[in-house]
Amino acid sequence: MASISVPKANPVASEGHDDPRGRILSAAGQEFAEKGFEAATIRDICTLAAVNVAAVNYYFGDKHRLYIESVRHAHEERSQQVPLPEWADGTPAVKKLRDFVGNMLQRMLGFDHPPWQVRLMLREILHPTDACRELVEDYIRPHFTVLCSILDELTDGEMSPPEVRRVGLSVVGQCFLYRAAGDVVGMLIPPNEIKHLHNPVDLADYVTSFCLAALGKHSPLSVEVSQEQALSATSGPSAQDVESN
Amino acid sequence: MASISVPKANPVASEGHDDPRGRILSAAGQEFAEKGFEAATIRDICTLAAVNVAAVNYYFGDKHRLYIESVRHAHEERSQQVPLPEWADGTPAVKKLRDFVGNMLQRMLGFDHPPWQVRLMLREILHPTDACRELVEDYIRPHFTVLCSILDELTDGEMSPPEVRRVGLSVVGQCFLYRAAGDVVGMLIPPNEIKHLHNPVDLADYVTSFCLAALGKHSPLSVEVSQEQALSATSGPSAQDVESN
DNA sequence: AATGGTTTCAAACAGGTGTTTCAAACGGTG
DNA sequence: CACCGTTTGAAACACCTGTTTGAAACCATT
Repeated sequence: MASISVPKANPVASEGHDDPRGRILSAAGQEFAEKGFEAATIRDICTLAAVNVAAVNYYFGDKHRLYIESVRHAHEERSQQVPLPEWADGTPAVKKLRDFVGNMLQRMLGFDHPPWQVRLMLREILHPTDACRELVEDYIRPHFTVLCSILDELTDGEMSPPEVRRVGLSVVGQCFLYRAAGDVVGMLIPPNEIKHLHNPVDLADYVTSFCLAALGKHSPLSVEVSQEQALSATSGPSAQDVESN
Repeated sequence: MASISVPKANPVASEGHDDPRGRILSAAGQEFAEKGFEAATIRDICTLAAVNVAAVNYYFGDKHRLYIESVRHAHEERSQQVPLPEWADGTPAVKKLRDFVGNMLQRMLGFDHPPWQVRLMLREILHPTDACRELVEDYIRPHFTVLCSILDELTDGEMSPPEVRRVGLSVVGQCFLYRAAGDVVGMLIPPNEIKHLHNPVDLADYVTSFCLAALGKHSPLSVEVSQEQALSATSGPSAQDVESN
């Protein structure tokens, strides 16, 4: 680092295929996501990015700052890939909740195999480092705030803000388990059951129903058919956007 | 490893303070839990255990097998520390559910600061290695099976086994979030709110109520007071055992 | 073509890693 | 005490890590 002039983060070539800085950032994200900070080596990252080992020092200074930038890059990229839904005024809160849960599951799990950006963020959530504060403030808190406002609207202010937050965490927790402990869930649940009941689309319906039933805004879960009908009548189609990463 | 005769795992001195193998196992568990497999060094582990670096090779062969043994040691220890509750015949399913959730939260979170055994298991859940299969079969699956049988009893067979498992995962997920993403939860929720609403005891009541309400076995969450009264009337006291690690 | 700043590259550096070695110390048994 | 398997100890080994170096290659501008 020291006396070398800071290399420009060329914004126009930032996504181009012959931009070394971007290639390093992407390669580092994948390596860090898969192996963690310590186990991922600069040499592997540079091999994957097809650049010389000295490049990471040239562009980022050292491994730690590369990691920080990787996390930032990951959540910025993921925010673009799966943006929050926008609702017209007067949209029923029930539909908003269903859309939000579907959106969150899509962002966490993806529709095919899980994106490395989320795996990297997950590592930061589990064992926070310097990059965590920014991740929470720029990415997690805004989403959580939206969820809480939906829940507040849903219950017509019957619950205090702390209680709303607690219910919000219940919603997040149900989704989070599949992202964080997905491998173990896959060992606990028969494979065909995973495809039928534990895919992003059906999970979104289920988690929404579970939450609505708990809040008394809905018939209880036990009667499966009527409740799914009741939900789909107010929430519209299940899948909204398509994964593209 | 090779031609050296396998050292005996002395079962009588296994917990004694002058048992090198036990000291290494405990030190390794803490180091692995805190730093992960790669970042934890044999030298640090041996310093913490007050043994020579060669000891780990002598007792365990290599670092990888030490890790495997550490995970096994951790979940065996934690099973003893917080055993599953035993219920007399005729115990209401509602009370069983509340006991189970309280037990799970106690095991996951502890009553003071989180035990390293659970942090180590958490790492294995998140990024499974060879040690994961045994962890799931010997530790996680038995607990999950108990939960599912409680839920089945609770709903009088109204739900199919796959649906019961899905509800079970909802229960686990709500608790799991606090263990896995506790630091981030602490950043999202005001500190005093954490103490009042997000402690193991109150969480057990809340998660149980949330689940019961969703299943229609209970008045919905919105009316806070009546539902807590209804619960405590059937489930007995909140705290059952005391943490001792 | 010559300049000067920017970017790449192979090679080397200092330090830390898991693992091994082999001799010394231990501790019960003849 | 002498014996012998078991356990400990300090030092060394080979390897890999993040980082730095200094010279070459590049490239727009003069």
